[in-house]
Amino acid sequence: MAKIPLDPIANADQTDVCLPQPILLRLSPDSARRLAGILKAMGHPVRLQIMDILSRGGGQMCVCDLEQYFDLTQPTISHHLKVLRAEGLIDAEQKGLWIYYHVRASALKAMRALLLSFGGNEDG
Amino acid sequence: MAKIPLDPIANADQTDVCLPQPILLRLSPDSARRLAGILKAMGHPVRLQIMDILSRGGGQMCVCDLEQYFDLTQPTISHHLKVLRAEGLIDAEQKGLWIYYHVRASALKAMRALLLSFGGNEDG
DNA sequence: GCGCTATATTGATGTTTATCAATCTATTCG
DNA sequence: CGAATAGATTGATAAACATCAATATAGCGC
Repeated sequence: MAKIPLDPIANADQTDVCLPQPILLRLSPDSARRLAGILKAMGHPVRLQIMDILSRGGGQMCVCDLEQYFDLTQPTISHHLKVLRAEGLIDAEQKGLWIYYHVRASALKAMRALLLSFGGNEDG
Repeated sequence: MAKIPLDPIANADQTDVCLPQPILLRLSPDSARRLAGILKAMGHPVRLQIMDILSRGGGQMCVCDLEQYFDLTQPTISHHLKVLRAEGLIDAEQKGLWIYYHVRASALKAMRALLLSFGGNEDG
């Protein structure tokens, strides 16, 4: 099988750019690193549950609210929040003594696009 | 904020099951573990690129084909394939001396559903 | 059976990660 | 200012992970 060429402009703004055979261009190592970072951040049960809880919390969930869901210490929860934030998956907003976290939509959109590109639209 | 209750039947077949407030049921720890496992498997640049390459390879990509894309030894590629296979993301089919790998659609569908539940459908 | 080839497994090593206890920072309230 | 509280940071430790070299397995052709 022929080697699929690398897409050198995978992350560039491709509006109106017409490539000869876009389907044969694979993910660049840079894009792979970025997207893998996002997946890795979500790839921990606690962090995935944090994402889930935040997504249902209406943007009004502080760290002390999160703590009650897990059998973990506060620094550990704080660490997981930091990992998610570093990958741009969540955002924080301080209000007085509390810090409210909420899910950022943009990273999720990139992930859905990626999964779609991998296929799996058929039934079953 | 009130604590969001846990969904005890998150993985059951929910066809026609009518829950009072489904939006307030969070991911069960079991579902979180399973889905996090899938995300974690994809959360490595090499494995993500393998998924990408396989998804474009039309199901006719053997390990020796994959090797040329990476600066890694054959056992390392083999290891990553094993990780992806263990999580049900890819499948293998032996034909003579070669083993052909292809992406499994079902795991990807579960992931897309999860990401949709986290929100991020708006523009921007 | 024998050599060749494709892939998997094992074992070792260095790196990263998850977690906690202890401590620090910053904000509110008196 | 001082006490209380929410959350972050640091440092330590054990577990998990990525990688390679070496070796094993298994199918093919002679």
